[in-house]
Amino acid sequence: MERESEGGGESCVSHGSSVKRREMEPLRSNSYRVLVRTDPSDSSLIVKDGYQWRKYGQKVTKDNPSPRAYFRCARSPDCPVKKKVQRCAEDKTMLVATYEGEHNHKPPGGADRTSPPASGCAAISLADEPATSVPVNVDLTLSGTSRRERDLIGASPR
DNA sequence: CGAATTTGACCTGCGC
DNA sequence: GCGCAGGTCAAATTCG
Repeated sequence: MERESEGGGESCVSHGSSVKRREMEPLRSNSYRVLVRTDPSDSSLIVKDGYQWRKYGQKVTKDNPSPRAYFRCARSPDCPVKKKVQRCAEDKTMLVATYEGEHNHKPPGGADRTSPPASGCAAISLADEPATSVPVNVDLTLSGTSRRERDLIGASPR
């Protein structure tokens, strides 16, 4: 891969710098992070992982100047899965999706995956390992589906 | 008309 | 005990 696979990727997941707040989450057993490679022109925080997510919040953290988006499973209200999507501070072309919990249902797309992202995902990363591991770059091709996406990508700002 | 997304405000937890 | 940051909820707005 390119350089993002190592240096960039590492910096993306763990900022072992001056930040001493909650920059390092313990990551529960059900939590895992996924790096999604997107297009630089794609400014949306939508990660197509085969599931349907509903955005319920967005916040800007000190770690990353980019806003972090919070998603919940929109398919089942009983699904305890939560997803946090944040753009990489080093490489704005990559999105770091943090999944917490596992789905109580199968992906609507028909995929067979139960926890890791489906829809032709290349790989996942960091299940419960130290942040020193090199994450895998997932090459998810974002298919413009959300209404906001069109807006964000660069259509008519209404 | 219904569903989804966006933005702001509020609440909780942790660190100093 | 106070302050800061992160996370969540609710109301409003817009698009299909």
